[in-house]
Amino acid sequence: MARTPHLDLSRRERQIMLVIYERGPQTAQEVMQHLPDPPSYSAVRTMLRVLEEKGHLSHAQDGPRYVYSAVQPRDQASQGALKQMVRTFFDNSTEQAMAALLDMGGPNLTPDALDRLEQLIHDARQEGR
Amino acid sequence: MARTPHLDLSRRERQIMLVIYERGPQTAQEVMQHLPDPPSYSAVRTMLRVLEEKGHLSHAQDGPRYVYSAVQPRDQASQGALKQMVRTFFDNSTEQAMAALLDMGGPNLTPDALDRLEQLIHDARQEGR
DNA sequence: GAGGGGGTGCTAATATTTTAGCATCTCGCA
DNA sequence: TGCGAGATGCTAAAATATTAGCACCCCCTC
Repeated sequence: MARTPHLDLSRRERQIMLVIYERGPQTAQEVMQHLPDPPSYSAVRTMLRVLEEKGHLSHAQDGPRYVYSAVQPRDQASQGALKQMVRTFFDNSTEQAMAALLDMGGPNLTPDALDRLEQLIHDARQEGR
Repeated sequence: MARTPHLDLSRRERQIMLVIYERGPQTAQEVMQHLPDPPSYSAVRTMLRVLEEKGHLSHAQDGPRYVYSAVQPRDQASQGALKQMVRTFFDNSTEQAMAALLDMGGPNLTPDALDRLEQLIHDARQEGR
């Protein structure tokens, strides 16, 4: 029920969930390879099983192995995380958060991307009417 | 050294850091009151001490009590967190992240805020030249 | 000047997380 | 058929996080 499961997860659990959200459904092997300070294969598998028990992951059989994926859809999870972030670091101000993002990623944004963003803002204004 | 201390913190440590970033420098009492499932006062104080040992917090004396504050400035921390978030949930696309933010917080944005954002985008475009 | 409130330091116990090991199963193939 | 690679289930041990308790100290006030 928690909007931000982040807060309830242990360190490794969190690291694993992030890896899975970042890279999509994966096997234990893959997850292990993308964890910081990777523990043993066995340890990773245990964590995956625990996360599944807790309802954060589910697995599908792919031939001989398990492929784990997040139960909560990515966009839902990201929304919770964004909300958390806006509250924690930007005084609940979406505007501030957007400004920070722009400031950070600005140079990497293509002119086209900037166009699209402007359009979105334009649309938002319409809705606000 | 870690950009995202998030990943190295235990559950309670993380909760505490978030409370402090959200509400600014605080005493143990205050922190406790804002933790989910607050443990004893004593437990909170211990965690604060540990976080200080690890270099995440520092304390100043305010009369008879300690006031803890984050060592890493808020904007630095938020930047790290944003980066992490963009990578994890938005395929490293700042544009996608901004769109999601807008989608989420759009209705709460005042026309003025939208104006300012448009201006920022405008500025970003100039720089990109 | 004795007692109480509210803070701190330190330490021990408990709970949880995190790790690794071992037995077993399945599949492909020599 | 029998062997080896690579997967899983289960369990125990180790490490770490989390909690609480106790002793002390300072200050205020009765």
